[in-house]
Amino acid sequence: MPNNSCKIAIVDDHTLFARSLEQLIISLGDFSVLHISKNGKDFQKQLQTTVAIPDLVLLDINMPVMDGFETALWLKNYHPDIHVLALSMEDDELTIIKMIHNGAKGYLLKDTPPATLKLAITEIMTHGFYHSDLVANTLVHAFTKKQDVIELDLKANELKFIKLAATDKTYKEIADIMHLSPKTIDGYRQDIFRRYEIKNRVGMVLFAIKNGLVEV
Amino acid sequence: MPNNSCKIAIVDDHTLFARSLEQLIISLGDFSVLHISKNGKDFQKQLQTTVAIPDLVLLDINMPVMDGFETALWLKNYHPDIHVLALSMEDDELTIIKMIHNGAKGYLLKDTPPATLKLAITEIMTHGFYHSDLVANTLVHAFTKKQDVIELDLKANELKFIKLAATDKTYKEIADIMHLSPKTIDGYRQDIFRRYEIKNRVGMVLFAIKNGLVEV
DNA sequence: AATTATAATAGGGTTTTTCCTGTTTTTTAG
DNA sequence: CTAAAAAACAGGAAAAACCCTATTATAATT
Repeated sequence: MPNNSCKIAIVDDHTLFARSLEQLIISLGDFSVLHISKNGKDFQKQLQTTVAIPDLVLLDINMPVMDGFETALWLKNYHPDIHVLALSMEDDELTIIKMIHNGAKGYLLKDTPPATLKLAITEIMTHGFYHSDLVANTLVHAFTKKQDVIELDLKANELKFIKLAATDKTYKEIADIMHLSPKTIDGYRQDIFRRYEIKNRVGMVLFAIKNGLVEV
Repeated sequence: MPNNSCKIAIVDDHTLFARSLEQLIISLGDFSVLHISKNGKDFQKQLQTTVAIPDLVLLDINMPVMDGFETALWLKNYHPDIHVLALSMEDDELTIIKMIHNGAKGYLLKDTPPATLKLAITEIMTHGFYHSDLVANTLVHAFTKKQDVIELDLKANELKFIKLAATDKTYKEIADIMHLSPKTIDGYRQDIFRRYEIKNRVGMVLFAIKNGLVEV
């Protein structure tokens, strides 16, 4: 006997789709649909006026007013217990990554078969996340290819200096470590600032991180 | 007819394993084993003395002298064309992530069936990478969970300040933006430095990044 | 209204960073 | 060997960052 163990909310601006999704979910058994919202803002209101908090929200991405990215991020911060399952037509890398990064526990394309939807929901409720091959491959790909560091011909010493500059050491300390005069270090700094149009040390640290020169 | 299209090198300190792996690979057809090295250093020498450069290297991780991490990193920098397929007994998250991050195009456990090995090699040679469910799941997991930001009760203004401090703006400029006196800003800074044991602005920037307060 | 707590602001001094313009030393190339 | 290039080093000064110790608003509490 279905005990409606999982309370679901739907956030999608396409009413027709949302309604049919509701029917589908109910038909899967074990799930109940608490409410349907037309966008993130709408959903926020629902959460504040209703006592019933959903366990999981089926979240569309392309919506007016407050889209899926914002909504997921907001949920992550203010309702971390509500699982987010993203539903979208987009399968491009950046979209997927952004949603996962914003806390989505799963990502399904809208043409996914019902059985997969059911599996995804069940998996998220039991194991905390469900990731299809699409998501897994996307993430792996993004993670591996990330290495396209542009050539920024730094001399060995300059590199060493930048790495140390991305640290809470003073230039004097850096000079000591590198067995060089503080004035030489200052020369490196000046060169690097000019070459890469960097304004100050914080700028240099950010530059180093962006170019994968240092780990954070 | 097998044309030995893929030239393979094996780097593993367990001679017996390496030798039998060699036999296995040859038996798979289409592959040839160029040389076997006992560790990374050994392999470096091989590369410098031989004219034959392998297309792919089966790389063990736990080795003396120069382990798989170092070797993969070195290859990534000095021989980016040589694909790395990591072979290990470890299946823990950090190990996998480090190897992938250091450029491995695939990661197999040593008890993988030969057919999978063949598939992995072929996939890497044709598509550039092969990732088993193990790797995919590990990466997805690492990527998603990464969000457990610890509570570091920052007031709204302090957060705004930190975000701006992780920028090449001066404190004076920050004060302007926030419509506050430079002295107030200096107060924020002092408080934050004391509370989180931060030494200087670079330290604060790194702190902000580590805690996901700012994107890089 | 008085008390307390918190946020904002100052004074003033030390250290570090930044900038500009050089000189000396070392390396490289002709 | 020598000219040229590059790397290391310096003086000196202004700006920014850093630090310690208050004081004044503002909001919250009793």
